[in-house]
Amino acid sequence: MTTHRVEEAAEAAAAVIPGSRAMLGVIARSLAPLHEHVTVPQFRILVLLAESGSPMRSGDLALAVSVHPSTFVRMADRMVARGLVRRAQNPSNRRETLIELEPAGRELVRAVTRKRQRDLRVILTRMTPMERAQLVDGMEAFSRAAGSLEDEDLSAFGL
Amino acid sequence: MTTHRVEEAAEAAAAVIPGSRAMLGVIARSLAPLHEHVTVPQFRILVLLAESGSPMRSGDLALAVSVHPSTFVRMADRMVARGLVRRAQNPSNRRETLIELEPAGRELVRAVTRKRQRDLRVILTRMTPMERAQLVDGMEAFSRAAGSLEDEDLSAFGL
DNA sequence: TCAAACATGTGTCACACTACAACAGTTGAC
DNA sequence: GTCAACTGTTGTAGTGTGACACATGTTTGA
Repeated sequence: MTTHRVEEAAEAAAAVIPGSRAMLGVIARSLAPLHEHVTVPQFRILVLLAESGSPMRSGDLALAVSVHPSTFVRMADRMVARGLVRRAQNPSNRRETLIELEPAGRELVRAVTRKRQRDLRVILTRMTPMERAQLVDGMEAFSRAAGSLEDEDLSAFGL
Repeated sequence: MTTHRVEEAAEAAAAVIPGSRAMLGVIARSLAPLHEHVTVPQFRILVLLAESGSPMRSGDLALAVSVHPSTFVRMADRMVARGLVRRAQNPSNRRETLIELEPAGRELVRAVTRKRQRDLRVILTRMTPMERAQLVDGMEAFSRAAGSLEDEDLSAFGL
């Protein structure tokens, strides 16, 4: 019966909450040491640049983080001042300004990813092989069922 | 061998990433419609008040969200102006100011929780009973292995 | 060639978060 | 009853996000 299935899903949703809370904790803690260096919106930009792998246009970045181009200019100013990114004129189109990761910015993103993976690994090591297998299979199925979500918001977390 | 176990855990950590990303997506989306009404720090306060169930002292709330008492006063001002919380003098100690949830504030927290549970349920319904059972068991084990994390950061998300 | 469209930057304004110092009222202890 | 400790509030100041209107320089197409 579908009604039974729905009920079962509701129970499962409740059962999954503590675990998802723990996972969120891992993410939140990986982000914590970061607040000394950058704000969350600034980190979003660093993650976008790291994902892209190459310099991005100022306007495209503004669009990606959903802010007014003029807002982005000031954000970029601050990030340039902090040595996180660099501005460069596009040689083939001189009205465009390209934003490029500086080593410090790239390192910041990597540090967050590293810490998160490490923390996750520590927790997983404390589980039995069978529990781990269950979690992996369950999470894979969850990921499939969730399908492709909009990445806008979560890319902020560098996951 | 422990080396083998560590390797296995590292693989599992990688395998779990997409699923945790999907879960984070559920959380991020449940928070999205909220930005019209409150800021994230303000929402943290609403969550704390909802969890407590009763009015809280101004200073305690300031401590809980790790801000200077004077900072908290201004935040409370804004939240009172928006009808989210209410100030009340403690009759038994007139130097204390109690902060209390207004219906609008309570409803905001409930709306977020509701949306998150609903979205989670939708995804879980798309999984087979076996997959669901695996996920539930795996997440419970993960939660146990993670132990009690500091709740400070994640309480922001109202989970 | 020259005007329209484009891309970024500036001037200006508003608002939220944050802290520190100083102040005022309240309580509790001596 | 007085004074020190406690609690919240106000004055002041700085930073970051965000937007709108406008200016400047660049490209492109008619």
